[in-house]
Amino acid sequence: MAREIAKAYEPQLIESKWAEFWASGDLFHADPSAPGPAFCIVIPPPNVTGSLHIGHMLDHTEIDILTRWHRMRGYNTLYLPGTDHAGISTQRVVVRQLADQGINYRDLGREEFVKRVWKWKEESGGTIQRQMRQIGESCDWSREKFTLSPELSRVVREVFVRLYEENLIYRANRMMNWCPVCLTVLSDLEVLHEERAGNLWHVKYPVVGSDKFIIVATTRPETMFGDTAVAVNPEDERYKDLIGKKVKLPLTDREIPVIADSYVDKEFGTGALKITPAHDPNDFEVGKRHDLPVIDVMTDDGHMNSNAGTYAGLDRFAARKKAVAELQEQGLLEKIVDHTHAVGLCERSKTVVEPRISTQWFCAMKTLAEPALAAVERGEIQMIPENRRQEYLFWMRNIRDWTLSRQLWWGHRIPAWYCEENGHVTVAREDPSACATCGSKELKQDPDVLDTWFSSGLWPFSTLGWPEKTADFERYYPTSVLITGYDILFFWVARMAMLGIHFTGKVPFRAVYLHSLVRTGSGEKMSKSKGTGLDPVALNLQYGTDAMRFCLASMAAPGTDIVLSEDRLLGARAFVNKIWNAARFLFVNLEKYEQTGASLEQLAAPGVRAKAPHGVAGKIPLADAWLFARLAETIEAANKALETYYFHEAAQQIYQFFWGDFCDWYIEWVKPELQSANAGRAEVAWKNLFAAFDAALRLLHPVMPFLTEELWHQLPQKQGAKSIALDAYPVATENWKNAAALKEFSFLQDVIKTLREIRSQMKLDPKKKVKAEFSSADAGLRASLIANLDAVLRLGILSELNISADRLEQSSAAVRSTAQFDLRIPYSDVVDVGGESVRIKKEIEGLSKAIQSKEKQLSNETFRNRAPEKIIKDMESSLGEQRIELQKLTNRLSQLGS
RNA sequence: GGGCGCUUAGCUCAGCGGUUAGAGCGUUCGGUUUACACCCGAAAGGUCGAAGGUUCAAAUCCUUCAGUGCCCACCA
Repeated sequence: MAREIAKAYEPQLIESKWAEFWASGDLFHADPSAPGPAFCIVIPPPNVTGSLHIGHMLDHTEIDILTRWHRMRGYNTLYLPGTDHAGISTQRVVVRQLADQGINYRDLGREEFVKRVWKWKEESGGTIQRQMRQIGESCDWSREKFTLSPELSRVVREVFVRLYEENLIYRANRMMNWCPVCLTVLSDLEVLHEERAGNLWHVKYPVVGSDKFIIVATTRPETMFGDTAVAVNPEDERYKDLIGKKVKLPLTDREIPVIADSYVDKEFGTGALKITPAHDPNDFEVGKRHDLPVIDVMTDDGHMNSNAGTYAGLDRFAARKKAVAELQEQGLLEKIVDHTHAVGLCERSKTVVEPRISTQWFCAMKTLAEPALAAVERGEIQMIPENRRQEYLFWMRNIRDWTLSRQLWWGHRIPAWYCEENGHVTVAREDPSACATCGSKELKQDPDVLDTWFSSGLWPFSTLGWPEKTADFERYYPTSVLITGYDILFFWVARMAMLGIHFTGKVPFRAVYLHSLVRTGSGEKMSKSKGTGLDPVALNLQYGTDAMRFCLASMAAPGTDIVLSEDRLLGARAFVNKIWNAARFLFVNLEKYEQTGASLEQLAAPGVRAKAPHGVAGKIPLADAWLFARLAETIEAANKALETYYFHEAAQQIYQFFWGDFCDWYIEWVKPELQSANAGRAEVAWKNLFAAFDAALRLLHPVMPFLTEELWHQLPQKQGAKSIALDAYPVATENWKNAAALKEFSFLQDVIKTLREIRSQMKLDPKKKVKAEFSSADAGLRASLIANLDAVLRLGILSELNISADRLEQSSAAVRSTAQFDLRIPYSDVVDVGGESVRIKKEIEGLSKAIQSKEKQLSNETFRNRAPEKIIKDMESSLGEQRIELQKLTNRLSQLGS
C-alpha cells in the first residue's frame, strides 16, 4: 500500500476536506433518544453582522474542545449553533450603508428599512456560520437558530406577555440615557464611562432686586436654557438669606427661584447648583421634589431646540462654546476651573449620551434576581473563575430595573397596542383587533423594539423548543456549561440565569466558564474598528486551524487575559508539524515492514498487552511499558485539566507527552526494533507503536481535530472507520499504569542524558563512538543497564560501556556522579581542568545550600512534630542522596586540584 | 468613590503552602543521525515588584506600599 505524505504539514490541503465532511454528514447530529448522559452547549450567538474575530475563535475553540472531548467519552452531545439579530449593531451597519448611498434611513420608512436589513442579512449575514464550518466546529447544523426567526420570536412574545401579566413589565416616564446618534435610549449597561478632562464654569446669576450675584458651578453651560431653579443646601450660611429670592437666568430673560435642597453638597464648587430637570438625573429628582417646570432644550439628535432661543439648531457642544463666550462677554463668567469627570458614552457609537426624559418599558428585576442569585450562591450554577462569581453576586444584589424598549426598527417589536380612543394598553400573544375596554378598532402598536439582550436572555431554552415540552428540551435542558467572555456577564449570563429559572423552573446551565479576553500587546481589548484586531481566519490559513486552536488553548489559563503572539503561533505550528512528521515516520517505515510480508491485519489488532512485568522474556519491553505508563499519566492529567477548564494544562501535558516522550524518546528508542530481523520483536514494536500513536491521536483530537482526523484515517487499524470524532477517548487503564517502568526508564534517561552532557562539554565529535564506564552499587540498576544496553550505547553514542560495582577512579577523566551511579568517559587529554573545577564548585555551592536548609529543617523539633510524615521521609531520603553527591563532588574537586 | 486582577528567566506566560521554581520563544555551543532545520543534542539565564507578618515550611496565605490593567458608580 503506497502512501504519499508531504514532508511538512500543509493545513490548506487537509482542512477543507474534513471541514466539509464534518459539516455535511450527520456526524454531529444530536439524537435525544440516543443513550449516554447529555452534554449540551449552546453557542453564545454571534451577531449576524459579524465575521469571526479572535474572541469567537477562543470561545469556539474551548466549546469545541469540550464538546469533542465529551462526545468521545460517550456523552449524548449537542453543540447548538446560531446567531443573534443584534438589534442596535445591525441597524447601525445598515444605516451607515444606506448613508453611503446617500439615503437617510428615516426617509425609507420602517417597513422598507426592515426589509432592507433582512435582505442584507440574507446576503451577508452568513459569514460566521460559513467560517465556523470552515474551522471544523462540531456543532449540529440542523438545529441552527436565529434570535429573530419566527420560531424564536414567538418565544420572545410569550415571555414578554407572561412577564406583563405577572406585573413584572411596566411602562414609566423616567430620566434615561439617550444616544443622539443611535437615536434610542440605552440601558445602564450600554453606557460606558470615561474619565475626561473638562471644565467647571463658575457662572454669575444676578439676584433680582439687588446688585449681588449667586455663583453657580456647572460642567454644562449649554443646558442653562433649561434651568428652572438654583439650589443651595438649607444649612449653608452663605446663601440662607437668598432662599426664596429670584435670580435672573443669564442668556435669557427668565427669572428662576433659589430653592433649598439637602441634595446640594456645600463643599462642592460654589455650593450653589443650577437645576435643569430635563437634562440631569439628579436635577430631575430635585425638580420633582420642588415641583419645578421641566424645560427640554434639545432635539433627539443632540442639537438645541427652540427653547434655547437663538441657540436653536446649534449642536450641543457648539452651543456650549457659544454660551461660555457669551457669558464671558457679559462679564458673567467668574472663573473656569479644570475638572475631570466621567462622561457616559454610548457603547456602540461612542457618543456622549444625553440624559433625557422619556416613557419606556421596564422589567422589574428584584423578583427575577432573587432565585438567580440563590442558584449561584447554592452552587446550582457553578461559576468559574471564582472572582467572577463575586462580581455576579454583587451585581445581582444591587440590580436595577432593566430598560427594555429601544427606539429602533430592527428587533422584536413590543407587543403592546394603544387604543386611540381611551389610551388603553393591550399586551397580547396575538395581535388584537379591537380595544378590550371600548371596542375601538383604532389601535396603534408601540413603535419600539426590545433590547436585543432580551431574546438572548432566552437563548438556552428558546433554542431547545420551550415552551413546548420538546424532546430536545427534555433531554438537553439544563445545558451543561456556558462558555463566554466575562465582558458579557451582566448583559447576557445574568439575564439568562434570571429568565431561565423564572420560566423553566430550572437553571439554564449547570456551570458558567468565563474565559479570558484576547488583548493586544498594549493590553487593550482587540477591536476591529480600532485596527487592533487579529483576523483569526487569515491566521488559520497561515498557520493552520489546529495550530491556532492549540495556541489559544495553551494560553487560556482561567482568570487571566491573553495576548496572542506570533511566537506562540509559530510554536503551535511546529508542534502540529512535529506530529505530522512522527506519523510520516510511522507510515513510511510501515511500508518497509509490509514488504517483509507482514499483513495489515496483524497490525490492525493492536498489541494485546497482558499485564506482565516488563523485562521478562517474551513480555512487554521496558520502553513500551514506560510509554504506555506515561500515556496513562497524560490521559489522567488531561482529563483532570479539562474537567476544571484548565485548557492550558491539558494542552501542555499532551504537548509534553507527544513531543518529549513519544517523539524524542520512544521513537528513537525503538527504531532498531522496528527493523529487527526477529519477526516477533518487530511485530510487538510495530503493534505497540501504532497502538500508542492511535491513543495519542485520540487524546489530542479535541484540540487538533483536523490533523488527528487525517492521520487517524491512515492508521492501518482504522481502515474503513468513520471518524476519530466518534472514536473513544483513550482511557488510562490499570494495565497501562506502571510506576516501576516509569522509574526504571527514568534512570536510563538519566544515564543517557549524563553521557550526552559529558560529551557535549568535552566537545567530542558527535559521531565518534567512545568508551564509557558505569559504576553503581545497585545491582538492579546494573541489570537494567545490561538489559537495555543496545539503546544506551546507541543513544549515548558509545562503542562500549563497562559496568561494574566498583568505585571508579576519579582522576584524569570526565566524570559525572549522581547518588546512585558514576559515569566516566576516559579521555584525560581533553578535560578542561579549570572549567571543570569551576563547574563543580558551583554545583557544590548549590548542593550545600540545599543540604543546609534541609538539615536545619530536619533538626527542628516543631517541624518533625507537625510536618506530614511523607514530607519528612522524602526530605530525609533526598538529603541522604545529596550528601552522597556532595561527597563525590568534593572528592573529585580535590583530585582535580592535585 | 467602591471592587477585582496583574507584577516570576531577555520576551510571552505557567506554577498559587512542602525536595536546589518551570515551559515556549530568544541567546550561546555543537550537529546535513533518510520522520521532522516548523529539526536534534547540550548549556547559560530568576534573592518569584518592595517591606512587614502568619506558619515547622511562603513565589504560593495575610497586611501595607509602589507600579500597572480592568470592571462598577447619577455629585454639579
